[in-house]
Amino acid sequence: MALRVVGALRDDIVTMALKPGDVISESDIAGRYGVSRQPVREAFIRLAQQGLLLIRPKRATVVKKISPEGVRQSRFIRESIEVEIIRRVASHPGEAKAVLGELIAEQEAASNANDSRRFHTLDELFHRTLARLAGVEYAWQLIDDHKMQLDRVRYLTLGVSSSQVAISEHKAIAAAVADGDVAGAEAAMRSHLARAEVLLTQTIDDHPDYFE
Amino acid sequence: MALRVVGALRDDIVTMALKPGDVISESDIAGRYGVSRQPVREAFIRLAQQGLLLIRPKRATVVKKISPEGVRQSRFIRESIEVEIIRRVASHPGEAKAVLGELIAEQEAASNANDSRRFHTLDELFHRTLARLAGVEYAWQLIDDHKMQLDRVRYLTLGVSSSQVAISEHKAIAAAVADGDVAGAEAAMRSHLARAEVLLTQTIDDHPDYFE
DNA sequence: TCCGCTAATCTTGTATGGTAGATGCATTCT
DNA sequence: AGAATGCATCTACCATACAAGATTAGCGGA
Repeated sequence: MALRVVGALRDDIVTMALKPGDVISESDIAGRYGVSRQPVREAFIRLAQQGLLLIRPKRATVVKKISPEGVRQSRFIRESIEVEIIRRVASHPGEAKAVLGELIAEQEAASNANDSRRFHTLDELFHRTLARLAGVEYAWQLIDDHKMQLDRVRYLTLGVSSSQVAISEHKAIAAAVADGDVAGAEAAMRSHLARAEVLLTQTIDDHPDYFE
Repeated sequence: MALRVVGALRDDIVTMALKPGDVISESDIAGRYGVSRQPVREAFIRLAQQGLLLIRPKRATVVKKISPEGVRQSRFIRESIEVEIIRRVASHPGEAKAVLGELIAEQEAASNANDSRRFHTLDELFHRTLARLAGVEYAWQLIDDHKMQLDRVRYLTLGVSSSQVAISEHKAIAAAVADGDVAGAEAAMRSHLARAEVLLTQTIDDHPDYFE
């Protein structure tokens, strides 16, 4: 039961159904889901450790506001790891060319069909596949945890998804990998990830009350 | 109270007072610390999320065995981030030379005094300082979480600490940073971190029952 | 002797009652 | 009227009791 509450709350937070700054008491959520306070409390602890909630003892529990500095450093972590991944893959391409090419084709299909949700899934799969090809799929789970912060930002900018740009960048990455061009692949990956920077500053301007 | 239990248990696990595979029920720990089961339970949840415990519902809670694959990928994560850090620092040395030099001097003092515990602290401080100089101190917290797995291995190999080797490697890193030699600093950092690899394989041979 | 079933006894999970602390409002005193 | 103080009412925290599943020991039968 506790795990169900965790999942439900995490979804609500990432999709902005629960907005940064909202206060959610144990009793409140417990009543809403028809369970006791105990499972809710444990769910709060898990989510607090993931950086989504802020438990203020004897005071209240609030949905953590997005920390621009935290997002910046999450990007740093992600870029560090993904750069290292792309180096490894480019050094030993192996089956990379075929696998990546197929994924990009699916992305183009989703983009042409204007299915932004599926494109988002495929985009994530593209990066996770690179991790798998590098033999460090577990490391992606780490990125995934920290990506939740970025996902909250991304959700605020839905619709402006310039999927065409992303696809062309994916192509550049895949091409460099196929050629075994390590430096080129690294550069392509860096510029691909750098695009999120402008999204952040723009989002802060649009929703200043969601940030601290 | 719960936080105190978390700290105590984490120390016991990292220092191998609680060995991988040991079963520790909530009631057991609760009685040992003179508290109720509830705070202990919450401590278990936190430690399980950090990968130190494995909660098997309705069965038992055990100290997680060390996963060689997990250690390997933790090393990958650490190397990825620390390489990126050292690049940034080497690109903009600033006050790095003075600060690092002072730290290394303290390390030599600790090494000459055979104070391995203090050396360990200074070694960790060296790397955290690099993160601070790169402006990503928060990222170090992430490494710190994953470093617990490595620390368990390290604790098994205490005494063999070749602190002299570590110091010379630190010097090589600091020298490259002071010269603004980005590639050299990266190479020095990689070889410094690579030393842990042999420790792992050796430790697995010495204590096979601690690993999965 | 060996196999199988049952029941006692572990474990974690959940529900509920009570406690201490923090906040905000209302009342009271200056 | 303004400010300070006391109180009602929130909150998360802890302790206890109960529930449900899993393991194991012991007993009985073949």
